[in-house]
Amino acid sequence: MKTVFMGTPDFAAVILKNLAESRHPVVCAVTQPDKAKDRGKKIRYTPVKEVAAEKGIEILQPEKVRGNDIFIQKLKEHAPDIIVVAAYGQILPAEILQLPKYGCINVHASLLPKLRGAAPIQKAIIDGEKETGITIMQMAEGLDTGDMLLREAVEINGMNYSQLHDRLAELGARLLLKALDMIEKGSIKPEKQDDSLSTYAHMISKQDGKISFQKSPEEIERLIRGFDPWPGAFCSLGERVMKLWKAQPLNDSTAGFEPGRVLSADESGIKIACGGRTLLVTEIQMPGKKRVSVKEFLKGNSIEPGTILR
RNA sequence: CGCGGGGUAGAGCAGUUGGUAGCUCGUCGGGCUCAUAACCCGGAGGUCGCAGGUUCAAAUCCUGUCCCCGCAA
Repeated sequence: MKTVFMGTPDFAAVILKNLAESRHPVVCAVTQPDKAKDRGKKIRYTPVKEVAAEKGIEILQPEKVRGNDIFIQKLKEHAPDIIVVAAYGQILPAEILQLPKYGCINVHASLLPKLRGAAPIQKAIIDGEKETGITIMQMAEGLDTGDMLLREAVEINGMNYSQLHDRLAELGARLLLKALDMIEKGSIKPEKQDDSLSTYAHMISKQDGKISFQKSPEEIERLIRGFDPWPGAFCSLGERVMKLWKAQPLNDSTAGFEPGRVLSADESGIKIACGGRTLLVTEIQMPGKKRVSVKEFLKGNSIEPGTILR
């Protein structure tokens, strides 16, 4: 089937790469406009643009797709059988959803109707879900509300965001190709979402990584894991920001200690009083520095017991 | 030219009124000990990111360059 792909970040790039290497031709890749990013404000291509360029696929980067007649005209000229969308970053108007013969299908990184929205992977970890997965759906006008075409679950176990992301991207690519084949053969069976079970994973901002030590050590550990490597879970050590990268909840009671109090700091890690129990932090990062184990950090620095982290 | 921190022994750090480098851990050898990741003694290990410059003398001052990282987006 002749496809047009729409997507932006790494997750989408993995899908595009696999799609481009399949028997379904990708005639055009649509991605968000390049932005000045990172140190030095250098202009960065989106991951999807990089893959598209590598594969020699035409690239379109409309500022806005809604009401963009020139863009929609171009889409029509490409006359795709279907449009494949993965983490594109813009809501598509009905005009586009209905443009191809088979409409638009989306690769979403959750088991819908749970975790609709922008950050389903992180949220699945943070919420402490046992499993999450991929849903291929027929796109409708609402946010991730369309009929489900294929679903497959993945156990989260102790994965961090980065690991789960890669795992889901790979699975997403596989399911997408399967879905395309099935759609072509007419063997797919759309299934409605039960809206009453839906939950949302809103877009994440840096500030969401701020640790609140009132929470249980389990919750904090999940925050650390769900935000690794971006945006990172952090707290304040004196005037400086300290990011926490690895931790494990302990059962030690912390009754009588205020949340955030450092109980001890040695090569086994930093024990911090949290909501009711203790969190053992074993890998951290200070501003301008690399991630290091607490053991390494303490060779040239010190954290006194009694210190309060905020 | 968005703001800023940093590149010094295997690791993490200290070391700017310039005078051939120090701490903690690790490592190697020896000792103590029932034993030890503990303790004691001793040793190895660094062209101080790279290239120039200033100087009698530079990790330390100046210029250029490469790399890493935090913020902001």
